[in-house]
Amino acid sequence: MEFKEAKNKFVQTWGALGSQWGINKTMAQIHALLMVSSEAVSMEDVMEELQISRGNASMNLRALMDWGIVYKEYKAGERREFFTAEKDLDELAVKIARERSKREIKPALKILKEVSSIKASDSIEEKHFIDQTTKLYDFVLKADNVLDKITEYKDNWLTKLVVKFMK
Amino acid sequence: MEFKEAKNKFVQTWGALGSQWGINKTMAQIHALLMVSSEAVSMEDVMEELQISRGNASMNLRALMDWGIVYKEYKAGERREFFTAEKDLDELAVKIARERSKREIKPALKILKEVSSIKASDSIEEKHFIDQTTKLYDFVLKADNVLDKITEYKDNWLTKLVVKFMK
DNA sequence: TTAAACTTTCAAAAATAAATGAAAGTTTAT
DNA sequence: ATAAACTTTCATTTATTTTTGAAAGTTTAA
Repeated sequence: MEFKEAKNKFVQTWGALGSQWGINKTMAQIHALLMVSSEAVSMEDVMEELQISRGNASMNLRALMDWGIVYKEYKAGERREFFTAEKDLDELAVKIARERSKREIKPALKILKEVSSIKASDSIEEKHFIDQTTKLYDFVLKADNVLDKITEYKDNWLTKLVVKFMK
Repeated sequence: MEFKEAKNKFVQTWGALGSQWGINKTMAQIHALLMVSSEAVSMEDVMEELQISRGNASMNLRALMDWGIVYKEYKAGERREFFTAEKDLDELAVKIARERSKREIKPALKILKEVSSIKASDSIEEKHFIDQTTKLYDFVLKADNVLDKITEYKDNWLTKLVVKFMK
C-alpha cells in the first residue's frame, strides 16, 4: 500500500467510525485529514481532497472548532485561513469526553432526576419505574464524575488509568 | 408530573440519546420501555406503546437481543413471546462496552495497523502520517485493553473504578 | 470608499436511514 | 395434516440528515 491509498483509507475509516458515534461523516473525515496533515490546510484544500462543497466544508470546520478540536491558523501574508487539528491524543480524548458530557450526559441527568422524582403510588409498576430510574440516575452521575476526575489529569490520563487499574 | 408523563419523557429522552450514540431511536426507545417495565412485555404491547409497526418492533427487538441486552421470555400457557431488558446497570454497561469494542474498535485497530505500516519515504508528509497513525494505533489499543480489564470485573466495575481512581 | 478575496448562511436538493405492511415463515394445538 | 397464532423478512415508502451552491456577509489592501 502506498501513501495516497493509506491516507484515503484512514480518512474513510475515521469517517465511518464517526457516523457510528453520532458525528457526521464529513466532520470526522475532515478531522482525520487534518490529523495526518503535517501542514495547516486551507478550506480550498479540504474541499479538493474530500470532494465536498464550500458550504459543507465551512459548516463542518466550524463544528469542529466548536468542539475545540480544530484550530484556525493565520499565515503571514496569506489572506485565507488555515486549519489544524488537535494532534495530542490525550488532549483530544479529554476534549471530546468533556464536550459529550456537557452536551449529552448532563442534560440526560437532569431528565433522569425529574422523572425519578415523581411521587410513588402503590402500584408495583410505578414503584419499579421510580426504582429503576433512580438507579440509572445514580449510575450515570457516578460515571460522569469518574470521567470528570479522569480528564482532570489531562496529560497521560490513559497511562495513569492503566497504571492504577492494571496493577 | 404523573407516572404516564414521566414514563413517556424517559422513553423519549433515552431514544434521543440513543441516536446521538449511533443506535437508532426506536431501538433505544424499546430498550427504555423494557427497562422500566416491571413485567415482561409482548411485541404487541411494544407496538401499542410506541406506536410503531410490527416489522419495526420485530427488527429492533432482534437487534437488542443480538446486543445481548434484551431477552425473550416464555410464559406458561401463552403462545406469544415476551421480552425483558437487562436491568442490572453494571451488566448492561459491560455488554454494551464489549459489543462496541468488538464491532467498532477492533476493526478500526486493524485498519490503523495497516495504514501505519506503509514504508516511509523521505517526505515530511509521509513521515508525519506514519507517526500520527502509529500513535493513534497505540492509543486506541491501550484504551481498548483498559476497557477489557475494567469490564472483566463485571459486578461493581464502576464502584471499583471510583475507589481506585478517586483515592 | 471600493473591490477583490475570502467565509458563512440557508433554502432547496440529494442521499441516507428507518419504518411500514403484506406476504412468507414458523410453531403449536388439535 | 390443518389451521390458528404468532414472528420475520424485505421491497417499497416515508422521514431524517446531510450536502449543495448561490447569495449575503466579512475582511483586507489599496
